[in-house]
Amino acid sequence: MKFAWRSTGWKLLRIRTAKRTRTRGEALPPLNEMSQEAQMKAPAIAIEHASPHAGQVVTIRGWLYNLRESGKLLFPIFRDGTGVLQGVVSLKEQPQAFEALKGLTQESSVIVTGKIQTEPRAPGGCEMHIHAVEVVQKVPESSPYPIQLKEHGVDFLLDQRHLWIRTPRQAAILRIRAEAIRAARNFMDAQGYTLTDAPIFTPAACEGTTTLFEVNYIDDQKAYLTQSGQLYVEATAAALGKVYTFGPTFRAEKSKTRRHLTEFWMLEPEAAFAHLADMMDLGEGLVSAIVEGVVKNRARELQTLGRDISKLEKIAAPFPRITYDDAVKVLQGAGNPAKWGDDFGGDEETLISKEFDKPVIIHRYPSAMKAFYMATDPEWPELSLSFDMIAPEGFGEIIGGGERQSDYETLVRRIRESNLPEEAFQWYLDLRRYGSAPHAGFGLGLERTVAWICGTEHIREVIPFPRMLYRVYP
RNA sequence: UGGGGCGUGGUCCAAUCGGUAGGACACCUCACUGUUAAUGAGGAUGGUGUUGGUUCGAGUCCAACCGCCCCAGCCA
Repeated sequence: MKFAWRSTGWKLLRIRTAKRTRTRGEALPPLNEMSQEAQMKAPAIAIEHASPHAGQVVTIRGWLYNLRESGKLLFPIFRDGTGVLQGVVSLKEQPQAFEALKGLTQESSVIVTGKIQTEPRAPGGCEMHIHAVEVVQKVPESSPYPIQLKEHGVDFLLDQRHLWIRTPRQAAILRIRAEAIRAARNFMDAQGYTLTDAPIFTPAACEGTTTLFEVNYIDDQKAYLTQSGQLYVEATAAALGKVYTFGPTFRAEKSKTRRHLTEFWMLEPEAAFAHLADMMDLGEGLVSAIVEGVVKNRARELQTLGRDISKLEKIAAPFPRITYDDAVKVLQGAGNPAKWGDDFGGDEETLISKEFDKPVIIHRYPSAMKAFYMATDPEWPELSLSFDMIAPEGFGEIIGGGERQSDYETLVRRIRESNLPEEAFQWYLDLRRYGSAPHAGFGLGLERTVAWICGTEHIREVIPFPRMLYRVYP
């Protein structure tokens, strides 16, 4: 199979080469049959695994990241998505490979074969002595690759997001995101939670109605993009016990801060017969597992980002916990004008999280500032059995959750008070009609968590294609 | 939505008091056998967000609009 794919590749290549030569009127580059044979024998490897192959002839398939010239020596740098590798080729020793690479444009796709050698002068400690080069597609000089190895503005880079993700920094972030997801799911599965997917089309809001994306469903019926899988995961929790959902959620919030996207991913656990304390335990275990997984398996990427890993290594349960009531006192003691009953903004969160080098859990917020489905604290009825987790270093709230209202009458009253369409919530009220039980859960914002772990200033870098207020391209 | 800031070649930036719109990168050519976003020399392309106003003269001053960035509210 592999061989067949490669020979098709060769055919394509010859056709392209011939075509280009005709139109551009250049001399046909001599085909190096020996090199092709050598290439087909050399194992294709990923750049991240290059150094153990020192002394061996291997093939790399990727793109030309940069090309430095020094007389009759060329120093191309290749990237293949797993890393970058410097090559070296001299005119004297490998004239055909030299000619193929000389003047080659940035991001042209190539298949190169050569010997890996340790080399202290090369970035990364090893380099490839190139024997053969096949240019799969040359980026035309008339329209060069738009992203340079220089500084660019944010707006330009976001317009070029489909290309921007090729840069080593962005690729490292996306790989860390993937590791965070894997670590999170492994942890949840190991805790006995079952993944149950929530729908994306929903009949009604579960957060505020002002941030709903309305869509035209079939036959002019109205539907909305989900703001949270929470309500559905409450239903599956009553069916399966311990469950979680992981998927995209949508909020048409008119907020243009570095912590907001209109489309973001949430992991939302829910457990029947669980209480607030269980979820605080689960939340700190989950976040610890995510950080641990990234530090363990993506240390190289964190290094690419220049992230201070020692800060991440300190992240392990238990996390500091503070009640809302005490948090207000802490703020007031620090001279902040916060009053009991105020919600905390970014400044307040930063102030509290600065006291610790781990995420902080703030619990038992006043009910008035939480969603209609939150349970009230029997010991202090003005409070809800809710909690938020604030990331360190000012990255904001990464978890929000708590115990749910399990009483039918109270829930109906709160739906009415929130001006929500009662008829759309009948299925949800059924959960309180048929075997209602205490249950609790939370939502973890993936992008905020990854932004904190990566240390990126803006959340838009940690999702492949960010959707923000006024940006849906590319 | 409110407050603040910014719009100049493909990109990143200069332009003094309102007085000839410039250079760096990118692209091309040449030189260079160890480059590290290579360097040096040369070449071609290409620009003041839009509309109106003030003025002998506007990138610069004024107004409106458009776009972007940051902060706040809200949230994950």
